Amino acid sequence: MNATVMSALAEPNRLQIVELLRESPLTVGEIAERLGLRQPQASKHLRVLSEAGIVEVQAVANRRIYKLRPNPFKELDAWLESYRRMWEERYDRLDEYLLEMQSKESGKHD
Amino acid sequence: MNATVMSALAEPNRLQIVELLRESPLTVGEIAERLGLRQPQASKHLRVLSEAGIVEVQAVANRRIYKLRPNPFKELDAWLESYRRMWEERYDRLDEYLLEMQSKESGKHD
DNA sequence: TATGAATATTCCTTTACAGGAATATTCCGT
DNA sequence: ACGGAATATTCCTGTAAAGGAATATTCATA
Repeated sequence: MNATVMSALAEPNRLQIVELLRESPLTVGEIAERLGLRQPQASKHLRVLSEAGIVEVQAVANRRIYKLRPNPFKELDAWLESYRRMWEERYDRLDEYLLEMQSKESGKHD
Repeated sequence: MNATVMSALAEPNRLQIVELLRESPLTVGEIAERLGLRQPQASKHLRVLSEAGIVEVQAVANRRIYKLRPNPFKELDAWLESYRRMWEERYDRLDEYLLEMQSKESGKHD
């Protein structure tokens, strides 16, 4: 998994922007308005999201329409795949680990 | 989605810790060793992960065994669900949005 | 071409956070 | 009870990043 994507989503306003864009593509002004942000901050956050590949722009005259890109979400999903067995199996390997540790332990003073 | 979880995973070392714990529960010392971290930094990162609910501890004598908790991952998966149609449908609603904007536009000088 | 709307960028300040070093704490074995 | 191992905590410092305010840029239209 990419820490850059996580980092971009770690900021609450940016996370909200993403959740907003889930509904529909939006203009900078609309995003700022709906989230109660000032326009420059909205632009800055969108820049970060854009550089993380989470969002892409389409210029229409004066305005910039931002929309989500599927890739990071696909990747996140793929990443989660390796964790899925964690809750699908009830087996968490802790007992296994403890036994293993114990056996190393028993050979320590020889 | 919880920004705290994202924030915890945004730090590269912490992300690596999580990926390490995916294999098996581990001791602080083992984590530090495998990732080339100093013990205090490992402890601090584990604290953050713990407060985010990503990880839980089990004390065994001197040692603390850390393991992943399924919940945050379940939640992440559930959160992703709302984005899944984004790449499952090829339809991104941008054209829709443009038409909508255009119709608002046409009624602007009256 | 001058004007205003939409957006991006810059500069500044404040704050959060990561790493380093040192120290405190807890536990086992002797 | 003492010494050492494993872990947690504290203090300090540097740095990155977020918000505010101001300004630059770009575009459509009169």
